Amino acid sequence: MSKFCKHQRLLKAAEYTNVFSDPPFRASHQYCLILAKPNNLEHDRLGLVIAKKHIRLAVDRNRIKRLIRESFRQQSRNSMGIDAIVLARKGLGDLDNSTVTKIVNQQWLRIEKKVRMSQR
RNA sequence: GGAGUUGGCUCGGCAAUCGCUUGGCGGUGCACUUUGCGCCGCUAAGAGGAAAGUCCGGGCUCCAUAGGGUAGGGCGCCAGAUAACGUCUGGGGGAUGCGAGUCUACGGAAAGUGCAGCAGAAAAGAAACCGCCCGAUGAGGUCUUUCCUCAUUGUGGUAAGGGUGAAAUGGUGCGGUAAGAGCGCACCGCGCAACUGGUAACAGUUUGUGGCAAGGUAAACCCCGCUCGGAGCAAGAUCAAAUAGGAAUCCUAUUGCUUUAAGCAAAAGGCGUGACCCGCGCUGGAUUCGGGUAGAUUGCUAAAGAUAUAUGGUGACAUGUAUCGUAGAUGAAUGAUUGUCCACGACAGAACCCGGCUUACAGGUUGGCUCCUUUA
Repeated sequence: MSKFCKHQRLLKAAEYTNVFSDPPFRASHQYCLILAKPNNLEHDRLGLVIAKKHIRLAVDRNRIKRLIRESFRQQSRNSMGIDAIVLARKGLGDLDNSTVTKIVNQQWLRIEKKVRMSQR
């Protein structure tokens, strides 16, 4: 099983704006949006944008973050070398754990497919 | 047993696998001067009663001078607790409940100003709509004066009765009167003073006194008393790329002008653009100081601390002794999956730290007290 260390996260505002400006890969869903960009590193990196506007309670925000991180950790065995940002949309906080995990896993697969296509 | 009331405690448990943050110990890689930055393993710890709202109070920090006054804000029965409070404890008054209890923004309306819809005659130094009484005039009844009835009228009297209202200038009774009225008296109520009890708020089967003057509203202005400097950990401190404009020292070059120093002017040179030239743009050089942005470190958890116990106090609490050492993230840790048990898990996530208040909330557990019923 993979770990999830500090260098596997986006830590600085500059890194976030880098991904936000012209991301080549995106996967959109009713409840979330994933943006991704190659980072020229061996490993992937994850950033989260969970707006208070979309998920009101701090408890729900924490829960969603943990679920997304867990999902990222489990799928990062096959590394692609990208920086990914997951944005939560309205209503994600109302879903239960298994549904959220399912949705996020699906989106990872779509991103992975797009990245593999472009690398060919 | 039922109904109620009021405190305390608790916030799914267990197991397996995989992870996260911080501390400790050990090993190891890189740079290597202390040491710093990583990696691996073991081990310990890791959200709440409200972490929430940000409504009060305090510590801490900086700005600052805050002493006095004004303005403005806050508080407001009394006494105490406390670092402090708008909190808490005990007591008093009022409201409410059979009761245990619960609620209470509870200073001043005989300093001034203001306000009061609708209804009502009248809403504040009173007022006469109906009614009652009196006088005058007219009509009728009656044999006539008297008396009775009705109508009109009065710079008339009257606050007993009716009706309005949340509220109408004490209540009941007797006397009194043309009718009435604290007009007089008795009792009740009220004000003031004394006395007694209490630290006080306040209380009284106490005494004296006043015929009663003083309607409501101060979460209306206001008055009185007490009290308050401002901003906040994105506070602040340290290190520090970049950049703007600075300071000091040292070094240096061609020509012209002026007496050296040095200054001024021009050219050359240098830098950028570019393969190079022309051209164009900028322009003494170096070092140090200073500056402080991004970023990093710190502030950052040992604290008005927790538990136990003794003593003092009705109590909030205080003092002593013993033991413990209890989250510290920063794009932000405390989780996921599976199994299993049951009551099937509510409200909800630390962000400098404490004391409170308020709001949200499924349950479980336990103590005190009250009322009803049954049995003895």
